[in-house]
Amino acid sequence: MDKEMNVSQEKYSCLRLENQLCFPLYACAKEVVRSYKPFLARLDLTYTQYITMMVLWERKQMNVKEIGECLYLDSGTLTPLLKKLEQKGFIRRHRSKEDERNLLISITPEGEALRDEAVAVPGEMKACMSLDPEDAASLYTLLYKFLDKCQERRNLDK
Amino acid sequence: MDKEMNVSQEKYSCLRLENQLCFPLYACAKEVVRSYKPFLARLDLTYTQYITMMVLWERKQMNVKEIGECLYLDSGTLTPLLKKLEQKGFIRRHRSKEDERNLLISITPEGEALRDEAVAVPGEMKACMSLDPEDAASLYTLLYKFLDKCQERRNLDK
DNA sequence: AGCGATTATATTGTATGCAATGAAATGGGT
DNA sequence: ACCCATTTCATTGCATACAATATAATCGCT
Repeated sequence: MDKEMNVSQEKYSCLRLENQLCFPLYACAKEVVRSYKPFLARLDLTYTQYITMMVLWERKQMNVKEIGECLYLDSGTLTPLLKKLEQKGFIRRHRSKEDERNLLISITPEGEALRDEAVAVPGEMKACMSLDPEDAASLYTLLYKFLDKCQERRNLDK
Repeated sequence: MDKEMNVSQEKYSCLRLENQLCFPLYACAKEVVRSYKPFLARLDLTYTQYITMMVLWERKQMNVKEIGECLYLDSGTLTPLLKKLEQKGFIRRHRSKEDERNLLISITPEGEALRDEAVAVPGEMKACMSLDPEDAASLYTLLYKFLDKCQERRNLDK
C-alpha cells in the first residue's frame, strides 16, 4: 500500500507547484508590480504605464509597434493605455504624415517633467526589495538569457 | 556640450529599462504564461486555472483563502475563476457545515481524470523552453529567495 | 443572550494582456 | 493605374489581477 502510494506520488510529482519554475516566476512578477504601486501612485501611473513612459523618455518619438516590441505588448494592450496617458497629458498621439498607418507617440512637457519625479522610484524600490546585489545581478543575467530564448522561439514561429 | 550630455544621461540612467530588474521579470513571466497556452488549451484550462488545479490535485479539499495563500491570489480573482472551473465540471464548490463562511473546493472525478492528461504538460514545456538545467536551478533558488522576502515584507505590513 | 470585532467570500471598478478580427494605408508587380 | 498582399493600428471578447467595499457568519466578551 505504501509502495503504491509512492508510485502514485511519483507519477504526478512533476505537477507539484514547488517543482515548477514557472510559478515562482509568475508570483515574483506579480509581487514586484504590486510593490511598485504606492510609489507610482504619486506619479499617477500604473506599472505598465510607467514602463511605457520609460521607453518614451529614452526615445522621445516612437510608433505603437516599436513600443510593443520593446515591452512585449501588442496593440490590444497599448491602444487603450496610450489613450489614457494622453488623457493624463503625458504624451501626444498623432499620425505620421509620411505613412498614415503609423501612430507616432511623443512626450509632452508634462511628461518630460514627470521624469524628474520618477528618478526617485528605482531607488525607493531597491530599498524596499532589499535584494542582495549579487543575487540581483545573477537574476538579471538569467532572466535575460531566458528572454532571449523566448525571442528566438518567437522569431522561428514567424 | 558632450560633457553636459553625459551628465544629463547619468541623471536618468536608473530609469532605463535595461537597468531594471523588474522588467525582465515581468516580461519573462508573460512569455511563460503565453508559452503554456497551446498545451493548456488541450485541457480547456488557462494558466491560472492550471495552477489552481495543481494545488487542488495535491490537497483535494481547500477553502478559497487557502488557495489564495498558495497562489498569491485574492477572492476577487479566485471567485470567478472557481465558478468557471465548476462550470467545466472539474471542481465542486460547497459551504462548510461547521462554518458557513468557508467555501470548500473539492475535485470531481472529471477533475481527477484531467490530472492524467496534465502530467504531460511540464515535460512539453520544459522541452519547449530548452533552458539549461543549471540555469533553471539557479533561477528557481533566486526566485524563491526573492519570494520569501516579499512574503516577510507582507507579513510586516499586517 | 447580545453585540461589536473579526473572518471568509462576493462584488464592483479599474487596468491589464492577448488572440482574433477589422479597417485603413501602403507597397509591389503587372 | 490596378489589384492584391502586407503593414499598422483599433476593436472585441475573454480572462485575469487587485483595491475597496459589501455581506454574511462566527467569535469574544460581558
